[in-house]
Amino acid sequence: MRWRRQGRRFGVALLFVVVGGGLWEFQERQEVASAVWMGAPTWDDFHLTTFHRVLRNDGFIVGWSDVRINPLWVSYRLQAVAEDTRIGPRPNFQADWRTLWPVGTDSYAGSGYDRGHMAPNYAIAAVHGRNAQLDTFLMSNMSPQRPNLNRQLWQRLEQSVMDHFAPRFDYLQVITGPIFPERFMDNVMNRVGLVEVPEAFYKIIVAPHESAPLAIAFIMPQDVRGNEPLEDYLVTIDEIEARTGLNFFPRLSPELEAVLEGELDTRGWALEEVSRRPGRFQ
DNA sequence: TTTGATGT
Repeated sequence: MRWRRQGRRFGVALLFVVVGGGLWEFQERQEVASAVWMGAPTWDDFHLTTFHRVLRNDGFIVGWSDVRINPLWVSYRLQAVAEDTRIGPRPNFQADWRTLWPVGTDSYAGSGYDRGHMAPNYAIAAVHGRNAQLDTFLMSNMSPQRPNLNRQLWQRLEQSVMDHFAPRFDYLQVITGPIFPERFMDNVMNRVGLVEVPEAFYKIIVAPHESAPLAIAFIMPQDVRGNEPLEDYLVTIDEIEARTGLNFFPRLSPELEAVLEGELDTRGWALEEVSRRPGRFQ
């Protein structure tokens, strides 16, 4: 009698966990899908190197790889802010316990690589606030970048996104992340601490519009001087998909996808106005 | 009036 009652209690508890857990998982997926225009990046076939899990932060989400020990993609939305917007002081870097691997704030020290933000400090702070800014300093938002890239060419791109592109549209959907050599084994030992070193970085910027969304995308390699024109690094989204194995904007119709991801079209962005603008830090 | 970091 006693055992039977306990068994029933256990059954109810198990049912609660299964149904509740399933609901939670469903809601989580819905929420992540709705946080990214046309759906979070995914991959078509199973590969060790494209497998990732999603970390949700204030103001941006991260597709984290426990194999590369890198964010494979970071997604966020931006809109123009008032010119006199001030952000909080630059926070300290922080370890992120969710990564499981111990990526400490000192793990890039002496390596010759910067702790390069994927979701950028300034833009996220200006648009999404102080707590979001603190989250951009999590080590799960970092990837090793050469100083000339991080402090110059990449900085110029990020500044152009926020100051030049965002005011031209209602809002922007940005997805950014690292690119690794084609063969995993060729680069598997190329690490700072546990973190695999990428050969390049991509950034996709979309101005969502009902019928005619616009997109530009870039791939920038580690070994730049820093003062090159941004336009030298323009690519199609298809090229980024080929190099990363990811599928961006999976909910796009095939017709729209063919145009938006396959064609290199910079009309509407006035890229030439910022392409050669000098960096803030020399 | 700094939106990027490192190392001392």
